[in-house]
Amino acid sequence: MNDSAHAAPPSTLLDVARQAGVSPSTVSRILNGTARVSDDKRDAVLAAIAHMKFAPNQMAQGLKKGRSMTIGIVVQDISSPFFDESLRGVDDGLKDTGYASVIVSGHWNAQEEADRIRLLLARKVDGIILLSGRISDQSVLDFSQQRPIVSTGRLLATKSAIGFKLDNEYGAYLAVRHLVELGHRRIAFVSGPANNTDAAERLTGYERALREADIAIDPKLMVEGDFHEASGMLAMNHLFDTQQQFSAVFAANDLSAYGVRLCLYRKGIRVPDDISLVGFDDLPGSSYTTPPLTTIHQPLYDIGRIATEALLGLINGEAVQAAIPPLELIVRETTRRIR
Amino acid sequence: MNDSAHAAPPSTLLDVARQAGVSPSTVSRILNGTARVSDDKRDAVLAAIAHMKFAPNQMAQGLKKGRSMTIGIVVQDISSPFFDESLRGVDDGLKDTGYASVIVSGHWNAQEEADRIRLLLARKVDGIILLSGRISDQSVLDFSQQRPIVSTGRLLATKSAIGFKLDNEYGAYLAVRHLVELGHRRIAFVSGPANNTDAAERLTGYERALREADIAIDPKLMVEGDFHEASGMLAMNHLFDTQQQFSAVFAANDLSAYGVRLCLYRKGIRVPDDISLVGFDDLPGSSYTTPPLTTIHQPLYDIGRIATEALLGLINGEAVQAAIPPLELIVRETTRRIR
DNA sequence: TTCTATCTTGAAAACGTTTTCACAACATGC
DNA sequence: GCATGTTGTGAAAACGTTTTCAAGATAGAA
Repeated sequence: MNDSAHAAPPSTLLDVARQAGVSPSTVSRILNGTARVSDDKRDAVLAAIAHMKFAPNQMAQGLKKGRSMTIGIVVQDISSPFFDESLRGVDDGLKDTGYASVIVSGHWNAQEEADRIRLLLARKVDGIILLSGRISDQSVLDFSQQRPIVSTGRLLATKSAIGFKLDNEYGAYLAVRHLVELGHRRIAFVSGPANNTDAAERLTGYERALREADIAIDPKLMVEGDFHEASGMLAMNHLFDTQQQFSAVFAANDLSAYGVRLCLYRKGIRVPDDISLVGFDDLPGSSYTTPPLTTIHQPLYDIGRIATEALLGLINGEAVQAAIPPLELIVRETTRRIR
Repeated sequence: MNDSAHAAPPSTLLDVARQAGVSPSTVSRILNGTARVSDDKRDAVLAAIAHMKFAPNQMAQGLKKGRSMTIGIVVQDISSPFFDESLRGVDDGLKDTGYASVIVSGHWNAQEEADRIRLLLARKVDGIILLSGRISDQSVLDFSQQRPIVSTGRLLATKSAIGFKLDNEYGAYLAVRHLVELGHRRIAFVSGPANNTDAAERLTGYERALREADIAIDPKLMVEGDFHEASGMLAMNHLFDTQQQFSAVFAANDLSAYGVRLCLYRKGIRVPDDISLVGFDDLPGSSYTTPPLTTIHQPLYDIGRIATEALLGLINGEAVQAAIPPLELIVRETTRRIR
């Protein structure tokens, strides 16, 4: 047990003022550059600050200024690569702004999500970024009365709330059209959870691409997953158990595509030689799967980054609008022309 | 543009007191359960709180109590599955404690890491969890004078700083011994960055296992990577370019194992039939690679969870010690007896 | 020289809580 | 009847800043 001396109570602005022989006001002014002070006092204060290793207490500052220099981020799953990539965008967007972020998870649950937002609000965050929220638009609007919010997955544009969404329908359409162009006609679909709007939109895109190619939609080829690896595996097993015939599968997200990939491997079915596979998301890992996954690229990093910049704008009372790059098909090595 | 009415300024404890016809002290007492109050006043206050949707300002609370109910987490890469898994443990550990966490990234850089810690300290976090930090033990000790710190990757045990580390050497030893037991004698090693202590320890474990099996250590079989996928690929390519013979490869972490897996796939070399592969970390994705990766399981989630519980203990002045489960070998499908 | 404008500075109030202190009001023991 | 505890409550100080206000000093204009 290293019994280091008891921690010295952190020095306050008042300590600095005393040591430098000036008033607290002067110290504050130097810190904030909010007024001119004579060079000698400035030097004395700076010296005292350095000597005492003074750093202003952000809680006191926040209380007084009404700004916490903290923003809240609501994700749904803190350890999903999907959110992490956006978080990285947020992190970069916050760099050198003096803002820090507190990240909370709604765990895909509207109730919990609302609770978390209230928690952030009580903490006086200066703004909130809501990623893939489940709460209603109206709730977002209500919360935005207190602090600006930028949300993904919905369209919003008020003075204090902006929202943007990706065109999931189009992305799915792109994926399936790619398969169709490769000559596939029996295309299985591992969907996302039915109650998820992104999932529903991707389903619509799948159907549109099929319809456009005059391919009948076969419900037996569509099985519901939950966006996780295991569900992709299960879905595949179900398809085989019920003896479906197909030459390609479109998984509603990359994670479930990983699951179908594994199931195929287990059955000794080659990808893409026997069956083509396309995912959705383009997670960082998807260029290193075996083989690298053809998928729809979501600009996850940009989403985080752009949301952050938009929020900072909102906080500063600017009129902002967020434009994000479109979805695009990334053709890698899990799809090939049907033999 | 939905021009919603201007946000009402959030109500304060004073507002509640006025509306309920009591003093602020009384409201505070009810909120904190710090003294008995008569039922009629309590009811009035509760009603006022509900009516005004009052929530105490945490900055004011924090300033007064000297507790921010926030802890700081320092990771090195906010979007690496390695850290995310531990973050999930932290998140769960914080559940229902009233604590929130602000997560910052040191980006594997000691200088930046120290800056981030200072930032957290200025924010008056109640404690800090340092995951895979690069700063010196002495720095940790210094910072811990201000707030308790629990750190991974180092051994520490003071009143305000505790640290624990995984036995990387042993983990690597386990991995290589597994390969040896399977009959492999030419075992390549894709290491981590030379300046990383974890990486160095894993190297030592690799060497010990070899030595113990009377296998000569061949430097030509060892190539330095950087813990990322691409470096695994590069390392493999280098091995092939220089015509090395080997029947197995041990990658210093799962990410680089993914890279070597891809390189092998590209060359048409089968895993595990032609070459066996083992990783280190057991990332969540590793049970869904093709084929599922044999690897050393790091209790990433538990690390986060245990660190959190330890920190909470430290904050409450308890004498804590953290024990984490040992590393273990997870045999999946990338290793097989040499033919 | 005197008057006014400009600049630097400090005193004090404020942000929204918690907590100490004191004081009524009431019940209890003799 | 008085001394003694208890209990519920409010006034006011405090946490560490920022900011308004006013005043003293200095400089410029007349």
